[in-house]
Amino acid sequence: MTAQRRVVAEVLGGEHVHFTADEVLERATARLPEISRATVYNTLGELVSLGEVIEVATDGRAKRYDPNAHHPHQHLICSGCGAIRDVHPGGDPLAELPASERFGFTVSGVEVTYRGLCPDCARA
Amino acid sequence: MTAQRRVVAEVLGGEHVHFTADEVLERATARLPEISRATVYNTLGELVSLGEVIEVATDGRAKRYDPNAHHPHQHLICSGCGAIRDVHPGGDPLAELPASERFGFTVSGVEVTYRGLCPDCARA
DNA sequence: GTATTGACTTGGACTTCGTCCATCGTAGGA
DNA sequence: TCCTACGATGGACGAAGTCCAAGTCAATAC
Repeated sequence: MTAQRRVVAEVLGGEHVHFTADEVLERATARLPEISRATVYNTLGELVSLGEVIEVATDGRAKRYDPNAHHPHQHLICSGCGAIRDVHPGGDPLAELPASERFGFTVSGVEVTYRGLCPDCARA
Repeated sequence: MTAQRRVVAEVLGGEHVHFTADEVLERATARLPEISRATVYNTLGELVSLGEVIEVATDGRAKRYDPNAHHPHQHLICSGCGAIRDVHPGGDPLAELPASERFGFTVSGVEVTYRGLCPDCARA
């Protein structure tokens, strides 16, 4: 655990943040000015493979990193401004995929992404 | 309808292809050697906004284009090789999101992406 | 105490994917 | 025939992310 890794982990400390790698870098730089971009990417990658952080792909734009990895949830993304909210739909989407629709795949997970407009963007 | 657009539409003619923009360009070039990358992107963008083709974001890599836009379906993606299959789960994921979890958003759609390993990658 | 080792970090080059823009060509109308 | 406008072209550009050689640092070995 180096200072750099601690800073990256701290930046992702909140439960409800969804930062891009650049935003993480920006905030990490504020605390540790000499941290490099490669280190931020390396550390984020490790946190993801440790299962501490979830990568959220938001359609062409930069990936976002979600530290709320221990509570299963899905995402609701605003098509206007890109804002993300964690949501908790009912039902188990994995159970909805019958074996006949699995084509021999070993299915390990499922992501559900709701899209729409947030109240601010809907008004505009 | 120009020759270039016809070629792009033809390349996406099959019901079960999921090409990247580069693969579309490659196949279009085979039929019309002087077609340019910008034209392929323009045409794909128009097909998407016409609702004839769906954009599939596959996790950091290049977007894929799915001509099977008129039959609602979801995707099963191999984490190993990136292969995509169309799948048809039961249930309606939109209905699973109660109003209390919508945070005032105008929810317009939902994507469900199953992830796993295809038989070939699982064997390796 | 010094040398060695290995893990981590750095910064810059590089790649990939995609967009933008000035210019060119061509088909159809005046 | 000439004009006009739309679409195509290709090259420059930009964002996001990866790679790599070199540097730093701490722990272990001698």
